[in-house]
Amino acid sequence: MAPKRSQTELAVLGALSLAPMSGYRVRAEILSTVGHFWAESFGQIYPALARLEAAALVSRDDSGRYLLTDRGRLRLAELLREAPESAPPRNGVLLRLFFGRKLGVDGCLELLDRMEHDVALKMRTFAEIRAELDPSDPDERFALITVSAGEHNGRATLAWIAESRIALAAAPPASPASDAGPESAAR
Amino acid sequence: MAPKRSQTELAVLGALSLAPMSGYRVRAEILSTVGHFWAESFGQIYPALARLEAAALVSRDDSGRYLLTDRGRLRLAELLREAPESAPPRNGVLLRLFFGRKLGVDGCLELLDRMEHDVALKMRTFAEIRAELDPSDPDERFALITVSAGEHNGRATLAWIAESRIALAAAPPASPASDAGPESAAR
DNA sequence: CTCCCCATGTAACTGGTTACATGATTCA
DNA sequence: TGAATCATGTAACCAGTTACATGGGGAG
Repeated sequence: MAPKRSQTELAVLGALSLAPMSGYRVRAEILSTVGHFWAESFGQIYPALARLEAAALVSRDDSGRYLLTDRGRLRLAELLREAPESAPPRNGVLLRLFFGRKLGVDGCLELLDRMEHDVALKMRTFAEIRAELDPSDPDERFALITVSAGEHNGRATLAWIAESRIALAAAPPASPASDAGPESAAR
Repeated sequence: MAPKRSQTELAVLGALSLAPMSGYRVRAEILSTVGHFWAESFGQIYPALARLEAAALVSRDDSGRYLLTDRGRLRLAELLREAPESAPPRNGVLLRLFFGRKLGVDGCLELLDRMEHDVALKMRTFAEIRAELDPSDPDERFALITVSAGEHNGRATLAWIAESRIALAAAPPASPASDAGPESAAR
């Protein structure tokens, strides 16, 4: 029912609710604040701004920056109350691990190594963001909650990786990757 | 470089590596095994099968079921070794929480309630799946690892929800949703 | 003067979902 | 014999990324 489009508009209206800014800045703002869990590209943002302006949800000040109108603020509140739709999941790492028999234990371990590295990086940026946020500022309290989501998730992923390494090491009673196909000899 | 298309083909080839089956069954198989972290629709699967057959990666047996050719098995091993690309994140709940100031604490709490409910459901299905898997079967070991990923994630999410409820309850020194807009009086 | 960042936009392409059309088989 | 499930496909639509084209403004 609710078109996905409204999700992009939600992000744009939300960004503009923080301050008036150019389309370029909207994208930068989205990247630097909700970027960890929400992505938008120029190809989405500019058309969205055009639609929003046509619908009088945003307008432009004398220096060209976009800002919310009263209708825009209403619309933002409305969109925030709509049920969040989550994108259909597509986790390439899990997909590969599921077929780990064909990939081989070594391949699985490599996947976990890469993932651990990526998560560790993310955790560091979370720590930086957290350090810059002021927990007593009522606005930033909400930002802190989203950072915390990332941290919980990251810690869980790291724990799962450690556990999975052990499970994989215990695995190879069967001949490893015995049906990986004819190329297994060439490897 | 690697077109996303290959990700769908990976899923289809992977399903067929378990057993020969019809396109309809491929979809059912994907749903019931990797469905928690990977989605495919008919509109993707049938064209993919047609392409794969044209490329001689799959063929059909006398009863019409698709099965992997040797080339198909090779291609599967190749795709499994390719770097997994993860879809750009789009978490509607976190997006809304980030703008929680405009949504109001009550709205945030509702989001958390719904999410908790959803996660609890998922955790139950994970438990069921785990109960049906045999940890000594080398094939199902890999399935177990993916289930475990879901469980770790779910537990982390539940912990984060509990923590966030407390953070939200401690929040309202400022007048709640003071700039939610003109409708705040009507609410 | 040149390079880099700010800024706005568009076109082409890909990926993906949804809904529809169609018919066979199974089973109560 | 009717309902449910299995099965195959297609058309329309939507969403989203990427790459390109274009130009202003400031810093070195």
